[in-house]
Amino acid sequence: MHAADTTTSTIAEALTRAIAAHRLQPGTKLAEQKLADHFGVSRTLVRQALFQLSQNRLVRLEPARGAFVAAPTVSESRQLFAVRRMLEGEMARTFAREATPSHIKALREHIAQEKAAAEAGESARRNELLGDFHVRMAELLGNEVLAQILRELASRSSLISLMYQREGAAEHSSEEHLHIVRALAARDEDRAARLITEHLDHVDASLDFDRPLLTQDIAQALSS
Amino acid sequence: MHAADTTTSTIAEALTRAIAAHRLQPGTKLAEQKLADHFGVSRTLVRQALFQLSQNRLVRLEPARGAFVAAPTVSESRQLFAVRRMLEGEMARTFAREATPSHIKALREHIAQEKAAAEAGESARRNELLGDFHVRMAELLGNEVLAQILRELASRSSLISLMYQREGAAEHSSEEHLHIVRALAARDEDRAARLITEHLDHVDASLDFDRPLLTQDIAQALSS
DNA sequence: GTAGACAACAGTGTATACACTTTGTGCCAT
DNA sequence: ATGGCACAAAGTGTATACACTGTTGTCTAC
Repeated sequence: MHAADTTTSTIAEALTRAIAAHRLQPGTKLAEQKLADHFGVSRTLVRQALFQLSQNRLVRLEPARGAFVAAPTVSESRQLFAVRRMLEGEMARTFAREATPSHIKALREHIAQEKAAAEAGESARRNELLGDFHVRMAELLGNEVLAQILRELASRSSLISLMYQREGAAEHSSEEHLHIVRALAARDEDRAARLITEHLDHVDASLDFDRPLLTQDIAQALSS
Repeated sequence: MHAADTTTSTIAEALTRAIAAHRLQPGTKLAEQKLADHFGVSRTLVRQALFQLSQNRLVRLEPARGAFVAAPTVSESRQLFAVRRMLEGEMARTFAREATPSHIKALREHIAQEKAAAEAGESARRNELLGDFHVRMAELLGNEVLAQILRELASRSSLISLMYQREGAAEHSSEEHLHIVRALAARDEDRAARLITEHLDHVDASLDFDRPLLTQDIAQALSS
C-alpha cells in the first residue's frame, strides 16, 4: 500500500471492501500497528478507521483487547433483514410512483453489470453489485439519508452471507432484481413491494443458521 | 464536569443530549481544546466523540476548520422524514401484529411520562421523550437494529425541529401517540400505520422551511 | 505432572508534541 | 481611505511517547 494521501476514510473504505468482498473473515483480529504499517500511517488514523467501522457494526471493539471483524449473531441477522424488508418494501412503492424512464434504465444497466461480473466469475465483485442494487434505488430516488442507511445495511448483510449463506445460494438474485425492475417500470406498486420483500425473504431463507462454520467465537465453536 | 471516568461515549452522549435538548444551536463551533478542558480530558477523547457525532450527522466536521453543530438542510429534513414514514409505518404494522398487553402498557406509561414532563414545563425533557416514543416501539419489538436506526433519526429530527419548527407546533404529539397506541391495542394494522404516518406528516408539516432563523450558514443568512 | 505465581511481552488507551492550515490583525502602498 | 500583503495567533491533523491491561511462557511448589 503506502499510498500518498491515505486518510482515515481511505483506510475505512479499504477495510469495508475487504470485509464486504469476504477477504477478511469474521473474528479476524485487526491489530492497529500491523494495519498502520500496511497503510504507512500512524496508529492514530487506523484507530479512527476502526472506530468508524465499529459504528457500522462491521468491526467489534473489545476494550483493551482490540478490534475484530464482526461476527453477526443469528438474532442480529434476522433483525437486520426485518428492517430491510420494512424499508425496501416502502422504497419500492415510492420508486414505482416516482420513477422516470432514465431511472429504470439505470437499474437495468446495473443488473447488466451484475450479470457480467457473474459470468466473468468475479464473485466478490458480483456480491458487491448485488448489494449495491438496493442502494442504487435509494440514490436514484435522490434520498441520500435512505441511501446511507441502506449502504450500512448492505455491508452488514454481506458479512452475514459470508457467515451463514450456503454455497450457490442467492444464485437467482440478478434474476429477481430484473423482475423487480419490470414491476417498477409497470408502475405496479404492490407487485414491486411484494417482489422485493420476497427477494429479501429468499436471501434470508438461504441462510443456514445451524452451521456457523466460520465462527471465531470459542464458546460457540466448542459447543458443537 | 471533570468527572472521574469520562470516556469517549460519555462525552458523545453529553454532547448528543445537549444538542437534542436544544442547548447547543446549529452552527455552534465545538472547539476541541475547550471541550477537553471542560471534560477534564485530552483532545484525543474529544476528537473521537466529535467524530462519532459526525457519523450520526449531529456534527459537521470541516477539514482543518473544526467541528460545528450540524445544520440540516431543508432537503435533508424532507428526506429524513420520508425515511421515518417508510420505516415507522411498517414498524407499526409489525407492532400491531406482535404486541403483547405488556408492550401496550409500556407505551401507555411512556406517554404518561411525556404528559408529565409537558405539564411540568420541562420542554427539553418532553422533546426527548417525544422522540423516544418511536425508539421505544422498536425496543419493545426486540429489534435492536431498528432501534439503533430510529435513535439516530430521532436525534437528527430533534435538530431539525430546533431549526425549523414553529413555536408551539407538535403540541398534540402526545395526543397522537395515544391514538396510535389505541390502534395498536386494537391490533388494527392499517389504522396504526396510517396514524403514525400522519403523525410524522404533522411534524413535517409543522416545519417552517421558509424561516431558518437560527441558521449559522453565512451564505444562506445573507441570501435573504 | 499439574497448578499457581510471576515475569516478559505484546497491544491498547490516553496524553502530549509538533507540523500545518486557517484566521485575524496591523502595516504599507496606492 | 481602501486594498493587499505579511506576520502572529489559534486551532486542527498526525505522529509519537508512555502508562496500563491483557496474554503467554516459564519456573517453582506441591
